Amino acid sequence: MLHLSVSRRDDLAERATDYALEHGLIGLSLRPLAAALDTSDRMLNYHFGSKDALIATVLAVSTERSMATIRAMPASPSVRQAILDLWDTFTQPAMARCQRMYVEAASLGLFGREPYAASVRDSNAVWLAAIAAHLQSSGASKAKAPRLATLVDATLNGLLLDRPLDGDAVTRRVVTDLADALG
Amino acid sequence: MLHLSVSRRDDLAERATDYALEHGLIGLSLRPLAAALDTSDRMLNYHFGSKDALIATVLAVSTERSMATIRAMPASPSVRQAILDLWDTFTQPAMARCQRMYVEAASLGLFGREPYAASVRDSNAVWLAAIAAHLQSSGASKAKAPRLATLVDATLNGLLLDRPLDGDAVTRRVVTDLADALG
DNA sequence: GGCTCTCTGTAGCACTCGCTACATACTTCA
DNA sequence: TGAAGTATGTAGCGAGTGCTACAGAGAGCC
Repeated sequence: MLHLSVSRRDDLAERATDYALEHGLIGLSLRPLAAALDTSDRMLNYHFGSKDALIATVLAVSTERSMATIRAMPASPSVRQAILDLWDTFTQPAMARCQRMYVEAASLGLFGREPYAASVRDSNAVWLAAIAAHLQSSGASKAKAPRLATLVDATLNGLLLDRPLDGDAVTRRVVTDLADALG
Repeated sequence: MLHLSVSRRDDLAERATDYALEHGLIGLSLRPLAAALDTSDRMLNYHFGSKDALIATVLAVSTERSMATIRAMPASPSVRQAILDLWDTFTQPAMARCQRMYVEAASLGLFGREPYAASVRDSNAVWLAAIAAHLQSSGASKAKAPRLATLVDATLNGLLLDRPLDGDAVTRRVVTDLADALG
């Protein structure tokens, strides 16, 4: 078969990630996924080896997308503004989908379920480092940035869970409270 | 059959909740659950009607346990201390299990999956009200308590996700940062 | 005794799951 | 040309899923 510029596997990985971001990881089954990707479960197993490996790949792709989005953020003029900017970034549709899938995986990881726990373990450190870097570039001290990153990331992810229940306006005001307290 | 003081259904509900708190809701299937409860899937369907109804019941029982724990907390001497006390309560093993199951359900709810979304919607408001009541009894103003409750609850739940990754000590220090900033 | 209602066990249906054995193309390289 | 490697389609296995039809046991009531 002629080789495209992207390998078939990479192409499937990207599109499988799109599908998982939309439908979630949890009920994900190979046959419907394959149908949506115009291929067969046979092919997914061929290219990825197993469903668990596919899921690990999907989580890695999603994390990489999130990281790229964070890294692309320009420095904010203050820590207070950085928190608000992070929230705006988190709530962009593409990013919010990545975050909710991350939370889904992390909550499964709490029960020790694989491959979720391992994937979450892998991405946690680099992810917090990216948040810390943004906070630091926005004026946070090098010493405080890591803990601040943990705090802000935890809060924003928690609020993403509440957002559909409490409404965008209320949730955003809570973020402002956080920014005022920490900035 | 002779009637016990607790109905068979309530007894099963309590023990099914214990099982779900341990193993998670997601992979939950009736046969292993029934085996652990010394009954049969047939009986679970008889008493609860369907798996979805059973899950809704389990979530309700778990929420009720959490609420009872929060309501049993004595008022803290300050908002700062209240946040620390809430964290200590959240990290008690029994409570942490309830919270991680709630996060599991909430993350599924983000994808619109039932019966999780409906259960989370039901418990969210009363839960936040309980947190707000504790904060208020610890000195928070009546006006600020609700938003403060949303903020604190989101953060503590987010940190519960990080705790196995970052360690108890680090996570607790982050909670202290939050308490210092908000207290 | 019979009748009803609650509860339980057996067996099985119809379905989906992840995964694989097998055969088959097509490309590439010797 | 032939061997090797990559990619794909067909069919199906074995296990597990939620759920249910059916029969029966035991208690309470008339």
